[in-house]
Amino acid sequence: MEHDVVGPDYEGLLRAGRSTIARTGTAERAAEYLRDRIIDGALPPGTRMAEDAISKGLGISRNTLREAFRLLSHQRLLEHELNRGVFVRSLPREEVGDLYTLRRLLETAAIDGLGPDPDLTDVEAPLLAAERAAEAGDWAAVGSGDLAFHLALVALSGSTRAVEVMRGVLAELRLVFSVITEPRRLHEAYLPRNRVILEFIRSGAIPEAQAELSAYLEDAQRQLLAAYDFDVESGGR
Amino acid sequence: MEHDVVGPDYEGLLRAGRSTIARTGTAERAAEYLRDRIIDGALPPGTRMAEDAISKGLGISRNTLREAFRLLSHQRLLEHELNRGVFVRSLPREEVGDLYTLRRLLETAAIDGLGPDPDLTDVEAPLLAAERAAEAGDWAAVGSGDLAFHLALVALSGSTRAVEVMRGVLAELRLVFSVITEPRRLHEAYLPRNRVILEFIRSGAIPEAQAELSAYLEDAQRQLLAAYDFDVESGGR
DNA sequence: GCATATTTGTCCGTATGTATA
DNA sequence: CTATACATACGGACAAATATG
Repeated sequence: MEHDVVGPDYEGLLRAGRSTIARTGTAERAAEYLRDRIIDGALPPGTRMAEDAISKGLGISRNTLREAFRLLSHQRLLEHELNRGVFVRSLPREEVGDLYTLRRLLETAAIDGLGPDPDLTDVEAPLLAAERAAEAGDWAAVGSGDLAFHLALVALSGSTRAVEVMRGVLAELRLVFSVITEPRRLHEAYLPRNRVILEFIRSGAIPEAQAELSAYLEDAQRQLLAAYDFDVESGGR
Repeated sequence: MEHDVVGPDYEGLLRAGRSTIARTGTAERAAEYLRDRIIDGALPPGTRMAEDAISKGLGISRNTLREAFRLLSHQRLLEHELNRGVFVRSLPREEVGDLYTLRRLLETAAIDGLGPDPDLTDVEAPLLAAERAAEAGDWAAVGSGDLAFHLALVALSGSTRAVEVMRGVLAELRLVFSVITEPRRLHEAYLPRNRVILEFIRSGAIPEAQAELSAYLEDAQRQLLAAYDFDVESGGR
């Protein structure tokens, strides 16, 4: 149980937000299972999702599985090709750029109108967790904390929809993270920069925070694309 | 064919964007049909979407209809309650506020980094169309042009995902528009303000454009909520 | 290019569980 | 509490499209 030291489950925070404790149907549960498999890399981009094999494997009917596929297709984690089936989505380079453009849009705009001394507890908590996870060498938790920090930034906008959009963006990005062979360098170097951004916001230096945020995202995008090109030989599609 | 005078079909531009001319399945076609029915008010918020009746009415199977329901639920035009069925969504007041918060976020951020003298043809075209439609008294076309103008603003961000998010936001807003009894005043008064925003952008006065945009959205939200309270007595749910 | 096997798309019938009158 | 209506999930069927030899 080494995970207890690094605090709460920021992995869970990144999941699609069921507002109430809604009762969960079979299709939704299957979708969540497959979603985790995609995100943790067990089902890498390009994988064919054969209906027959998977439905037997999960012990659910084909119709129910197809429903789960639809849910994941809407989250852009699966790709549906008519009469050919569904595949784990593989993001082209340009799509990665689009995701970072949208991140820049959402994150910088979310902190735009912020007054001085805002409530930043929800923003700082995942950052602290990530910093502690880095000391413990738990790189997966570092990654989750990093993403949760940026998700919390968007939450400062006060729009639940903006948060949900951001959650979707981050889930798609995990599609890329999952094929990166060296997860450590991916997030570790950015923790101090997150700290800088947070302190800028706390002190009311919004333009400075936005500038640092933009720079952060540009650097992260560049590094990610470099690792992507290096690790991905056979680009699906 | 009076629609020809007001130019191209900006109604169509607001539709969910199929990137390629993808072959269209039965479910998607059914979804598009139902979507139009919801937006034009034939299926007002709160309407129960009984699987059996609708599948027979459209001549498709229940499984296929359920797929169409999923598509529309994801666009938040339908609401899914486990074991109870799907309903045409009715937006609570707070959700309207959330939509406008996200609009403010997207629209002001989209024009943020814009240099002087950007290419604004795609932005001006729907505005011109709306202005002409106003002269012709075609208020539905005025509304579509108004929304298409703001969608085009977001497109200036260069992110196709941002555009898609915005498209979803506008589709949801139409859910509210559809219950407003007096569509004329809803959009007509805002055309000159759109013009002002456009000219600010053209001249490179970005902060002024953002300020006017924010003011526009606040006023529009206020007016919409007032009309909403007036027209909606029996809140669905 | 052709014939065959596999897989998906669509639909049906039914059994079960859930909500509501 | 009972009865009814409906959604959920399953299994099977067949046509159509695709993949394979």
